[in-house]
Amino acid sequence: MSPGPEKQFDTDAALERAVQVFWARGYEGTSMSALMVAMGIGKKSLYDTYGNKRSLFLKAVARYTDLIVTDLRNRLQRGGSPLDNLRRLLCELESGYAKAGSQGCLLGTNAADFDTEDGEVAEILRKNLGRLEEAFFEVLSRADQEGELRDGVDPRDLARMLMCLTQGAALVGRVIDERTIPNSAFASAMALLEAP
Amino acid sequence: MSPGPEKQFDTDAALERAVQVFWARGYEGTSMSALMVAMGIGKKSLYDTYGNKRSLFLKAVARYTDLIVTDLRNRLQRGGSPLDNLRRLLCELESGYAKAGSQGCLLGTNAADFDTEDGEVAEILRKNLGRLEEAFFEVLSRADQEGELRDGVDPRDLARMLMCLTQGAALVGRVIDERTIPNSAFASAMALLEAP
DNA sequence: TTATACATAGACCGATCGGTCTATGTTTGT
DNA sequence: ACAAACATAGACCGATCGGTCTATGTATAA
Repeated sequence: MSPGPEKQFDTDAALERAVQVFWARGYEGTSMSALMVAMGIGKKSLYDTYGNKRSLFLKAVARYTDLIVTDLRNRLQRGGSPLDNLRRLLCELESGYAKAGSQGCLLGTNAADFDTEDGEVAEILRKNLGRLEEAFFEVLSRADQEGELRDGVDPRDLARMLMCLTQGAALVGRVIDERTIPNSAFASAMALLEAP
Repeated sequence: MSPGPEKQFDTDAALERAVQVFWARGYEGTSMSALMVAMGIGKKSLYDTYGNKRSLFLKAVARYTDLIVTDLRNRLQRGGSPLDNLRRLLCELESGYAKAGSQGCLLGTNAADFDTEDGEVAEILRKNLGRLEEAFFEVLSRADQEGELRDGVDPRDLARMLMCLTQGAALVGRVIDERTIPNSAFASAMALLEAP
């Protein structure tokens, strides 16, 4: 913990801008030049502060996931029953993905971008997708305890299904806009898992 | 229809090899050099026969979708009830996506790869994802007619959900292998839509 | 003052990108 | 024999890639 002089730019804010670029364009589609411009810092500062492109990307993934998992948890703990919260969340996600220019999820977009042989990145994306699944699992467990789920369905399995479904909808939303969106996929899923 | 001399290599077989490369590595991750090697033809022949990279990619997408939609339809029309066929298909898809090195679906992978501003490619991917949805819709309609579906669920909505769900599982499967696969996501979906 | 750690701009590197073009066969039909 | 349409290999193009490095300036701490 050497005190030393502090960085002369806001490293968190710059990283957040990097997140936006990777989110919009994916790893391969993002150049270091574009990152420099978006982050508002010079090439030397970029490499000195965040390492190389891959290392910067991994930092961006961590930051992105922290933000969306926190956001997800908050939205799943608003007023109303667990299933009410879930229904509302899915509805909001759906309309977000339906917007023209929707970019999907950084995790999914880059899971597609990286070579499947790249074990290190796969491991990190896997871990972070797991955090999304966990947020779904929590709310489904609460719903189960309150008897809101259909008999015989498993919260863990449902959480996995919802994680996959949201990733798929985020992906499909990249090429489908509000005129053609499968805007009842989530509602359909909700109707299925509710207790009669 | 000028008769003229025929190509001295199998243009279909070469295109099929291009499909494999785009499937494995995505658009940005695929170089023309890699395509030349995989297709076994020279650079000049490649450009003369298929145009530029983008045009070759679009041809590859069309070919890929033709193949998998045909395959999907066949697998949904085997012996047994419509829902039996669907259940079997989802089970097979699931174990395929769970295999280490599973590459997902070319459509989804490249939906993530392309900029959302690229309307032409988005339109083509959208159309071809629609063909997948249509295959699901057909079997779900048949199931509905035979009373196999839960009351009140709509085959169209379910088809959209399954299309999104399979895309998501294909994507997630790229970074999750058989040790950690959400291998009950599909079973869970099936259990939900069956009539009690 | 001096040393240190930061910042900046930008030259420079080798490699690779998508794409064009020249040169040189080779097969085919007339 | 000859022309047309194909094939090949590979030189070449400008642009961009990720990444290094030099030169210069600046704010802070001792």
